[in-house]
Amino acid sequence: MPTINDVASLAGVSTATVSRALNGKSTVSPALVTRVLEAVTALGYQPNGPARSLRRRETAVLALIISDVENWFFTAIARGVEDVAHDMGYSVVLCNSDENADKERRYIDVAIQERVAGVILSPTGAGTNADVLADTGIPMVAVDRPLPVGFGDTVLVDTRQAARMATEHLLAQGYGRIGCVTGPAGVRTADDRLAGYRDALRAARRRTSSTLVRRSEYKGTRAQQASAELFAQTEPPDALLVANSAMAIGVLAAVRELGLRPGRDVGLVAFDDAPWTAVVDPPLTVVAQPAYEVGRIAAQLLLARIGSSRRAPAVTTLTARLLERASSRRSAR
Amino acid sequence: MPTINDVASLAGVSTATVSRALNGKSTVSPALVTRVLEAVTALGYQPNGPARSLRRRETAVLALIISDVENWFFTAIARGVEDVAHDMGYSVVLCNSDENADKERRYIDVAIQERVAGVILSPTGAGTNADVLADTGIPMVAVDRPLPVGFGDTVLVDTRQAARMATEHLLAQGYGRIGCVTGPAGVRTADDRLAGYRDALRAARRRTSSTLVRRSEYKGTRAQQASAELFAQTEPPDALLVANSAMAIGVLAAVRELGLRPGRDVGLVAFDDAPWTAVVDPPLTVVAQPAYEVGRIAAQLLLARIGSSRRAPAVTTLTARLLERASSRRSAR
DNA sequence: GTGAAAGCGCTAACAC
DNA sequence: GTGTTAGCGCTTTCAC
Repeated sequence: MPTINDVASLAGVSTATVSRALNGKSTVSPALVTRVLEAVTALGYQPNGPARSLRRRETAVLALIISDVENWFFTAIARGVEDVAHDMGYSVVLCNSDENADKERRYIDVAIQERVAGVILSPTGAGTNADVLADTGIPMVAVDRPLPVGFGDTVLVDTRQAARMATEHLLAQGYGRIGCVTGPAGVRTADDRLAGYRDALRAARRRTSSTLVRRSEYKGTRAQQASAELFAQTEPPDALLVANSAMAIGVLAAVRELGLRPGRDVGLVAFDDAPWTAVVDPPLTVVAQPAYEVGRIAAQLLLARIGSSRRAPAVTTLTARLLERASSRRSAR
Repeated sequence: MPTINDVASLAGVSTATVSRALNGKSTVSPALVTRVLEAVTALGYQPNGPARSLRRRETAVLALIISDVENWFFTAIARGVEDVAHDMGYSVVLCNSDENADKERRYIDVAIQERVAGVILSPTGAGTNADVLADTGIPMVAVDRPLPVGFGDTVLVDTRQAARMATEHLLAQGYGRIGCVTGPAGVRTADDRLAGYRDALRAARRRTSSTLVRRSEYKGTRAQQASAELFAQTEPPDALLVANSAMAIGVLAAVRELGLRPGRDVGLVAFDDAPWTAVVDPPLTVVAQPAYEVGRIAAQLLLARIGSSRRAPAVTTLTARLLERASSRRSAR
């Protein structure tokens, strides 16, 4: 592969001039610029990224470490991050931590070693590895879940409030025994959604019964099992708040297996407005989190910080909307 | 951030020894290894990736350039790639070309500049940029869609055969006017699925009518519009083969809007066994492509080639399975 | 406006 | 087994 030296000799100039012509930093005479550019295309020259990074002591790459590539919420965030980053000339590398602290740690190490310009992270549980990153001084912003204060900016969705709103909607529809299927203890969103659910019941002076609550991994199969248990009780729930859309698939499978029809026999609300939720029958009522917006804002904050501004870390909280569809409309009974 | 020099002086050895101790290349006395390791942890040393890449003239990074991060088929491939790559000590950076040749070109340039060890690519349309990559000699394997011969290994699914099988299934169920909603002309999978559909009709001595075929972007909204047009005709189709799962969402929306019920009023088969397809009502009959397997095999081929073997490029073709569910069972009528 | 030269942090000959 | 040293390809003073 050709180097800057090859370009320089072909163009009959020094490497310094090639570098300047290519980076538009200092001013170079138009005639030389043309010659350099011709040499570049003639040779098919592509600058060596590692060499450039080494010398400049910085890269134009952002790392986005998300906890589940197959979760629509996170891929929507990824699109938001990408769109902003590309406009600013940054590339985004997507890493899938799979809700696993070891993988997360591994990707954080890679990010540090590659000296990325910044990291956007949806931290896995409590024992996250964000401190390692913070020590390096690489700017970081957390999405979906908070980081210990001081580590960086954070972009959240007010998911507790959203869960409360969703539960209140189910109460308003006349459901009496509302259950909740949420993620593992220690995962902040899972805890918050459960808390919001309890907030609503408490405010409505309903007893919150732990027999109506199940926690499992944020996965369809686990949620299917959890909800099957819930329905197998002598006093089963008549409605369910489901904490993410992968889980919703499992819950729908369990509901179908029991011959129940959402909206008629059981009220259902799930987090995340994944495209498919609108086409199941009946359509699924969802808590629509502004995922793309979360990604955009996170990227903007990160780039601002890379641009050296030394503001104190801030928390941005966006709100979710409830999209009422037929799976929670009691009137469908 | 500490460098190898800091580690060396703290451990009281030369940088060469630190390097050797850390890379386990040549043999270093156990006592020194311990001292080096202690210094490393004391300083929180993380090797500088760009410097290492520059010197070694290689990286342990693979680029995976896919055409749609929100498409389950591609994220499943990504998991397959990742699992294999990680086992072999490689990191995977995921890039979303968005079915856009310019973005694809941009990511290929990034991959070249970063001197990645290899590239896995689902090439966008005909005018793909793979030749640029091929010129550099960076190993490459194509997934889902073929590359001009000689460019690299290719892992495909026999999607034409699968489309034929799916169409034959609809014929066997007694559907008489089977339509097809597929992707844009020039996208190989879209063309192949259409061809397979026609193969089946021809074999059954049915007329293939172009009024029953629609092409659009591989997206839900576009497919919704396309299928609405199809159904608005005086002689609408009584069944549809849909070329991917994003499109299936749009088709289901159109079908619902018309008050039709899949399986009873219209037979439906779609490509890709996305998790949600099993929980719509009625469950969607799908062509299950072995996406994860495609990813695994692609990564294995790529790593083998990075490991210098100079075999001629090969094409691996996997087969898909038809999962018959209620959306195509005429008996449900 | 252009070139010469130093050096980013690391690894791999090459000595010893 | 360990140290010395020469670059990898680039950017960036510093001269002119």
